[in-house]
Amino acid sequence: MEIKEAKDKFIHTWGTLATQWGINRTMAQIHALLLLSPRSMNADEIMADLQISRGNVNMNLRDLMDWGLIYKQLLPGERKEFFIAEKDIWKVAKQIAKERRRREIGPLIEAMEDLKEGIQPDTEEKEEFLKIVNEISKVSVFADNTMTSLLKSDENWLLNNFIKVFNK
Amino acid sequence: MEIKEAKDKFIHTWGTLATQWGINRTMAQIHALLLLSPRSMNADEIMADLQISRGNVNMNLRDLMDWGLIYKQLLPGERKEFFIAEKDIWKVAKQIAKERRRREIGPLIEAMEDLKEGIQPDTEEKEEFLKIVNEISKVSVFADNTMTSLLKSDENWLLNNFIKVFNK
DNA sequence: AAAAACTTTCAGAATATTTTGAAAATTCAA
DNA sequence: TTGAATTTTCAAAATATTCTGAAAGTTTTT
Repeated sequence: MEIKEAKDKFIHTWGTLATQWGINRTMAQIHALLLLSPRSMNADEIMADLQISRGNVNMNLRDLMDWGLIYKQLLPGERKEFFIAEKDIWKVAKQIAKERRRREIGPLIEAMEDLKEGIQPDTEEKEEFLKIVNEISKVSVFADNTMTSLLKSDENWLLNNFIKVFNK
Repeated sequence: MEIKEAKDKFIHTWGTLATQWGINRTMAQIHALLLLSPRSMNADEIMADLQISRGNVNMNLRDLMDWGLIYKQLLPGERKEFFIAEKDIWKVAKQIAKERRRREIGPLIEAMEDLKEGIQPDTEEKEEFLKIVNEISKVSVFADNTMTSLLKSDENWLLNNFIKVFNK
């Protein structure tokens, strides 16, 4: 396999896998392209490389910045904006985990709190309902805390090893 | 808020949140309906309750069984198949985490292994490429192991507390 | 201040996903 | 067996998401 081929495969694979986890294909492909690029790239270069429209590039570059996965870079003597990816894969993984925690767990916790507040446990049916809502609430707070803890500890080899030993 | 209203809100919310994490709306709504139902339900009842077609119900019931979130129940004297949800929310969360690990992390690890095998580090460019692929490989194996460990330990209060203390 | 260079927006087009519903397949009772 | 009850399939329709490209907006240079 030649390097060009491998890079293409990487970009393509990253794009396909991303759809599995709720991220859009193009956003992932731009991310992959920038991850592999030794230097920052501008919108025109990305358009040419991935054969996609200017609007599409622009929108997804902004999303990638929102996710904290790429940075804007202003080069001296250049009018165009250049973009460079965070190359530290641990940081990338942490950013993704952080963002997904925020998007996926946060709203769940809020929604369960809302439901709890609206109902009094004055019939058996209501008690049953509240029991389920409370359980979901507990589990999601647990998941949220676990995520937060894992994210706080840097690279976290010690904890990783602890977990392995713990579950022998 | 009345109980009927609260249940509807629960089902609606569950459906909306699900799309955020790559699960389809109807599948989540059927799951929510069964979670709240004190008894098992058949396809016709689900169709009537959620106002959706038979084909849609059938397909999503099968998906929910694949996810291990509901069970088929054959009632004596009934031709129809009835379905009941796993009510233990910890088990539900574990099932979801397990399935997502399998779908989201597994393919990533495989893809990186494939890429590694195809390239020899005989130029600087190739070395750079392999470095990134290797890093992603390491991070995804780490994520996979962490998930597995968390899933193995039942309810895992001890570990949960440990993490909290660890990160003081 | 005008024009050139570049970025952003967004309505409509293209694509992808989900849903329907009727036909085919399966199961079961008689 | 037969046929009625039920489940499954899948092509076409409906819906949702993503993408395009030209127009509008912004920034910088002259």
